[in-house]
Amino acid sequence: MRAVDRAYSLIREGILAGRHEPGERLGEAELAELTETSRTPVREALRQLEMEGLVEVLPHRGARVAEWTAADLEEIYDLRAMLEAFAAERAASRIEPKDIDRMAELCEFMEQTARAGATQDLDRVAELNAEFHGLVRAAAASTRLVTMLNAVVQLPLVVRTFHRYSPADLERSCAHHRDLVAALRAGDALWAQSVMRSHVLAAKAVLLRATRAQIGTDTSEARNS
Amino acid sequence: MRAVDRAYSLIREGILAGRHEPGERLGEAELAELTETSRTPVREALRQLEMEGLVEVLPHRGARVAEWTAADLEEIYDLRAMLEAFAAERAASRIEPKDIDRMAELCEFMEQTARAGATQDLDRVAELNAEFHGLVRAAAASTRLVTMLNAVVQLPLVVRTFHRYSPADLERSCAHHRDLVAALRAGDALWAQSVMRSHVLAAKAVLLRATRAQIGTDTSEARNS
DNA sequence: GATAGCTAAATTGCGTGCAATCGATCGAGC
DNA sequence: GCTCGATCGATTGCACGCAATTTAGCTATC
Repeated sequence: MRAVDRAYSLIREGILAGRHEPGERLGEAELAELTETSRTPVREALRQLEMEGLVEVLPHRGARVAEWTAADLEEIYDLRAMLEAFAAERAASRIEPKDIDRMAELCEFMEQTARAGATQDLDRVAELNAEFHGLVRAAAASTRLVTMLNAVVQLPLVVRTFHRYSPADLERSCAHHRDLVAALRAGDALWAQSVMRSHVLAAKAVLLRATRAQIGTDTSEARNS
Repeated sequence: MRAVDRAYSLIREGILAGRHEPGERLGEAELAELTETSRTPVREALRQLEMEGLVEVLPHRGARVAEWTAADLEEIYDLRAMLEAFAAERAASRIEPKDIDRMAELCEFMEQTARAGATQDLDRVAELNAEFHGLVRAAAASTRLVTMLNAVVQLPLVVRTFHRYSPADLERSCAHHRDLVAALRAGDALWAQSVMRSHVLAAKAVLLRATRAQIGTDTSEARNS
């Protein structure tokens, strides 16, 4: 495997997993040591991550992990709602029955894994959810669309979003998934598009509620300190 | 100015202007000479262009200018229709009167410059058109959206698109622009969104008609040779 | 005590050299 | 004559080193 790819993946993963916090400085030498390569591949990886919007590079000043404001988040979710809806619309006329079956199966698994109790595993739910949405995107058969979606989905705050869901939120999310499966099985593009849009906008509402609460505690903490 | 930026701009410009044809091989040494730098900044620039989708780089095999099929073009214009519509929707509630005035002014200029005759200048029309659409995007106030739009607008085939327009097409395009100005002045997001979507889908129809004709001649030429 | 200027350390920008890999040409075997 | 394999040339991948720039710390002056 090429050193550039290794560096790119490792740094990216580190940001998404929250190992590098937003605003954190990313020194080239430091990253070179972390990825066990030299600065050359690290610099190329940083350029890619810059185009992806995950890091910010200032001339002669180095790279930092990008930061997102509440306004950014709202903007991002609106974009995502539109893009995912478009993907669902295209998928409706292209997806194959076996993929719909798999999506239905994923619904089952998610409902089991999301149910409150000892067997609940939100990280597993996130994985299943990723596969579910991945199938829709794959069926949309548009590489550019997938690229764009990655830019608004693969963000630190979005990736770990299920931990902010209440039991009712989770249940609702699963219900949306069921609706989407039905819409796709019917081959109804308008229906699929509408369900997907609602689904993402519901997720936006949950996230904004959660972050507003967080910001609330943050500011109070700031006042206390 | 940094060598990376110079290399990036030059290569990008070269592709958009058609100086590098789709599918053409882009050797690092060759580009280094062209941009008057070394291979290091060229490699970084190529990584950026790869993320943008303008070039394709294969490991150990170098970079090529990306190629677009008719299916890609259709996909790209559908994406663009959605993204530009979304931008117009957001712009409707954010754009300032002076920018709307400027857009109206640009409509005037475009109508004059597009009119058939000795004063017609399609490159100038393209410039004015770019500024017109740029104002909408700027008013949308979403950096991510702008990035995504660039990915589907800044393509060789799209940039020089006005040369494929018939006088009737040009007239219709200008009429759409007038409609959009009216919608924005009314602050009507739904209207603005609808006009913009129609506008882009009309452009798509023109381009597909033109390229289908072109492909027709291309294949006949291929048969003859 | 605050600010402006200066110096030095750290970091980025980029050119260069060498090893690894790919493709093309040539030759051997069927 | 055709296919398969090997060698050579060309190109990419990567590490390293030096120059350029920034920033932090220090000193001197107001």
